[in-house]
Amino acid sequence: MGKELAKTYDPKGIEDRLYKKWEDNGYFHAQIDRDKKPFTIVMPPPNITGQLHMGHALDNTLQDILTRFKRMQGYSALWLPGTDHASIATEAKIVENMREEGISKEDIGRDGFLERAWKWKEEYGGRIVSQLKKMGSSADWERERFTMDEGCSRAVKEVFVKLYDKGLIYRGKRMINWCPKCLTSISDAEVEYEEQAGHFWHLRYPLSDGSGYIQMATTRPETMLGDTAVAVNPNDERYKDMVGKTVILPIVHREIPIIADEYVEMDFGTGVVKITPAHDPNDFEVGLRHNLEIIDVMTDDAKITQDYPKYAGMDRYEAREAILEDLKAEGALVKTEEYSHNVGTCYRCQTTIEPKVSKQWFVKMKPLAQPAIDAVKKGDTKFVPDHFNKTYFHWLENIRDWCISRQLWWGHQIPAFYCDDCQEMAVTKEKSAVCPKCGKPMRQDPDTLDTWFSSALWPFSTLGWPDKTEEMDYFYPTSVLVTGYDIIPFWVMRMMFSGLEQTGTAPFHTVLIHGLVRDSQGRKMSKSLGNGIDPLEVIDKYGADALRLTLITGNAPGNDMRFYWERVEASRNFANKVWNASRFIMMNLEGAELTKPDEKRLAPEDKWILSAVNTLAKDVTENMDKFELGIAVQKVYDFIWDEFCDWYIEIAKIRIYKREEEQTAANAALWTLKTVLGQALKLLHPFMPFITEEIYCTLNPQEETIMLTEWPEYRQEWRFEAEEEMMSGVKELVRAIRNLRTDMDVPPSRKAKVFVVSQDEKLRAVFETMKNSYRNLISASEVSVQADKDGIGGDAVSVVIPGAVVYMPLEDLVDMEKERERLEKEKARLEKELARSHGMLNNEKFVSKAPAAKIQEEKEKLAKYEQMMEQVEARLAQMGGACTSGSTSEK
RNA sequence: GGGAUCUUAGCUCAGCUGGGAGAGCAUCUGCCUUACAAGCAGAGGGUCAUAGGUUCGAGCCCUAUAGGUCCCACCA
Repeated sequence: MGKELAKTYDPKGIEDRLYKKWEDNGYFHAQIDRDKKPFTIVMPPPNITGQLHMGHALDNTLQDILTRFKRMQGYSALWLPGTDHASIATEAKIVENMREEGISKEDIGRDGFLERAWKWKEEYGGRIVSQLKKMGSSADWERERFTMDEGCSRAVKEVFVKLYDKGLIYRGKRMINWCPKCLTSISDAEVEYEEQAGHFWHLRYPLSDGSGYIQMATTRPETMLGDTAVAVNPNDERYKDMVGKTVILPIVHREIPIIADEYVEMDFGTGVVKITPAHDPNDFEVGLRHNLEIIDVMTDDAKITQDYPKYAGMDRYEAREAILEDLKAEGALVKTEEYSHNVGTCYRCQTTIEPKVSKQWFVKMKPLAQPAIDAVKKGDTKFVPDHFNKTYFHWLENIRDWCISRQLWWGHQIPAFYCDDCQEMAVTKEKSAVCPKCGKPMRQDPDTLDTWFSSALWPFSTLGWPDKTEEMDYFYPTSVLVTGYDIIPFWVMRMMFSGLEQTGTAPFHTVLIHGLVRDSQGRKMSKSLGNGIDPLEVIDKYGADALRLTLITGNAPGNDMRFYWERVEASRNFANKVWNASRFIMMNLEGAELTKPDEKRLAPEDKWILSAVNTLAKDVTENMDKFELGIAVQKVYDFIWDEFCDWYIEIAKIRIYKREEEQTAANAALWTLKTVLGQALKLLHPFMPFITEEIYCTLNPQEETIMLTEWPEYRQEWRFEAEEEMMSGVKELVRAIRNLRTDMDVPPSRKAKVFVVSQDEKLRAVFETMKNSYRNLISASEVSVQADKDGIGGDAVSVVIPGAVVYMPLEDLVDMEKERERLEKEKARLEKELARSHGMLNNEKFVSKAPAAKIQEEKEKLAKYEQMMEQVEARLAQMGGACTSGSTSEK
C-alpha cells in the first residue's frame, strides 16, 4: 500500500482533486443504455446572476445523493444541469453596470444591449456552476443547458405558437402588476405582500346638486385624480337616495357618478368607496361592470402624468403629500387615521407594485390547470411529503390567467408580429414575418416572455423536445424533481401543466419538497439581514462532505432547518471518525496477505458485524426509496460510529494484535474489517462522496472509483441471527461490567478476574467462546465462565444480567455498603419492570385482544426479569450474611 | 377571512404503518487504553403544548383549545 493517510482528515486538496478525476473520467455522464433503467433528475436551473447560497446547497445535495444512489444501483442516472437566464435580475444587473459607465439601454439599442448581456453571461454565468461543483455535484455537465440556448429557445417558440393556435395564449388589456422600478409587468405569483404602516384618509366629495357631501376613506389619496365614480352597496339604506346622483371630484372638479355595486362592504368604513379603475384591481372590475372611464394618472415610473400640470412629474408619494395639502385646502380632507395594511411589492426589488391597466400577453389557465390537478389526484405524480399537494391544488384551483409578457429585452422575444400598415398580427416560429394581408414586413413584438415560461419547459426542452429525440424517449418523464416549497407556484405547477399539455405526460413521478435553511435564530437568510452563511465558507473551513452531512442529518422532507456551526463541527467530527477508523484498518492491512476466510473461520463477532452491515444496507435502501434521507444517513452514522468503531474494531484488535501467533484468526478479523468498511463506505458515499472515494480507493488500489461500484444489497449469506443474539448478550455483559466499575470507582488500569456464572448451558457456551473477544473491553485479567460460584471470594462485587451473574472479586476494596446499595437499586428497578409486566399480562383485555406475538414477547420479558430478580435477591441474601459476619476485606 | 404546518431532554431536531421515549450539542464524572481528545467509558435530564375521545395499548389516530411559523385572499 503506497499511500498513507494523514492523521486527521483534511478535506482541502482532496476534494478538488477527486472532483477533477470524476469529471475527467466522465463518471457523471449518463448514457442511453437500454439494458439499464433510466433515472432522471433535472436540476432547478440557478440564475446566472446567482451566488451559491444555502438553499442551493441543500437542494443540490439532495439531488446528488439520489443520483449517486441510483447510479450505484445500476440505473443510468442522469442529473441534468443548467442555468436560467433570469430576465429581470440579469437585465437589472446589466443596466446597473451600464449606468456606471454612464450609458443607458436606449443609448445602445436592443441589439447592442443583448450583445452586452451575452458577453456578461459568458463571463459570469458560469460562476454558479463552478460553485455547484464545489459541493460535489455529480451532474452530467456534458449535457448542461441554458434557458436561452438554441434548443430551449426553439421549444419556447414552439409552445407559444401551439398555445396561441389553440387559443390558450391571448393578448389583452387587463389589470396587471407593474413594477415602477423594473419597468415591467410581473405575474401575480411574483408579487409579495407585506404589512405596512400607512394612513387612512377620510375624504368627502360634494354632491353636484349642492345637497351635501358623501364621505369615504382611502389609503391612496393620490389616485383620486383618476376617480371616475363613487360606489356604495345597493342594499345600503343610508345611501339609497344618492345612487344615480353625481359628485364633484375635488381638485380636478370633474363630475362623477355615485353607483351601486355589491363589491362595497357596508360594514367597513363609511360604506363608500372611491372608484379608480386605472389604479386598483377591484375598482377595475367595478369599472368594467359599470362601463366607467379608465383614467391612468401615472407614468410607467409611477409619476403623475402631464395631464395634471400641478403635480406632473411628481413621484406617487410626493404627489400624495401635495394632493393631501390641496384636499385640505378645499375642505375635502376630514381626518387622518393610522392604518396598517398589506401592500404588494416586487419580489425582485421590493418596490411597491402599481396596479396598472396594460395590454399584455396572457396564458389562459383554467383549461391547463385541470389536467395538472388530475395528474396528482390520479397519483401519476406524487408529492413528498404528500401534504404539499394541498398547496398545489389550492394554487391551481384558484388560478388566474398568467401574464407572460415582460417589458424587457433580455429573454425570449415574443414571437408575435404586427403590421404597422394594416394592424394585422401574426404569431409564428419564423424569425421574421411579412403581413399576410398586405405583404409588408412586420414588426416583432418588443416584449420578452416571463422567465418562468421557459423554465416551465425545462424537463423536456433540455432533452431535445420538440424533436423526437432518443433522450426524450429514454429519460422522460423524469423520476424526481427536488425543490423548495416556495417554488411550487412559480415552477412546479407550471412544469406540470406544460409537460402534460406538450408531451401528454406529467414531467415527473415524484416531487421531493424540502424546506428552507434558516439562521440559528430561525430567520430566513437574506442579503438585507446580512445573516446568510456562505456555503463556500463552510466548505473552506470544514469540507463539502461535512456541509452535506449537516444539511441532511436530522431533517425530514419539507421541514425547515436551522444552520448551526456546531452542527457542521459534529459532521466534521464524524468525517474524522471515518477517516481514523479507516486509517487503523489500513495500517493493519499493510503487508497482510488477505484471503477470504472460510465461513468456519469467522469468529462470532465477524458474523455479527457482517450481519449488521447487511441489515444496514437493507434499511438504508428502504429509507432512500422513501426519500427519508435524514433517517438513512443517521443509520449509516450510527452503524459506523457505534457498532463498527466502538464495538467491532475494539473486539477485532485482540486478534489483530496476536497476528504473529494466530494468523488465521487475524486474517478473518482483517478480512471482515476491510469488507465491512467497504460496505459502509459505499452506503455512505452518496452523502459524503469525497471522503468515501479517497478512502475506498486507498483501501482498494485496484479500483478506480467508489462511485461506480455496486450498491450493497441484502444478501442471504450474511444473515447470522445466532451471532447477533450472541453479541447482544456480550454487549450486555460488557456494559454491565463497565457500569459496575464506574459505580465502584474501579479504574480501568486495575485489572481483575471476572467470573461469569450461569446455569444456562447455551449461554455459558456463548460467553466461553467469546471470552477472549470481550476480555479487553472489561479490563479483565482473566475470565472464567462457570456453572457455580466456585472460587469466587466472598467480597466480590457483582452484577446481574439476563441469564447470568457476573462477579468481580476485588481483594483490597471493598465498600460492601456501596455494593448493597447498587443491588438494592437494581432490585427496585426490576420490581418496577415486573409490576409493569404483570400488569399487562394480568390484563384480561390485553391477553385476549393483543396479537399473539406481542403477548409472547411480553411473557419472555417477564421470565427474564423474574430470573434476574431471583439472582439479585439471592445475592443480597448472601451479602447480608457476609456483611454481618464482618468478613469484608482486611488491610 | 381561508389553508398548511409545528409545539418531544437546557438548545437544535429525529421518531416511518399505534406495542416499553432517541440523536447531536450542552452539563456532570472518570480516562492521554499503541485509529481517532475532532477521542473513549459512564451519568444526569422529558406529566411528548393543554383538555377530551377512540383503543387491550396513543408522542403517533380523532375532536376542541392555546401559542408559534408559513402560504393564500384582502375591507377601499
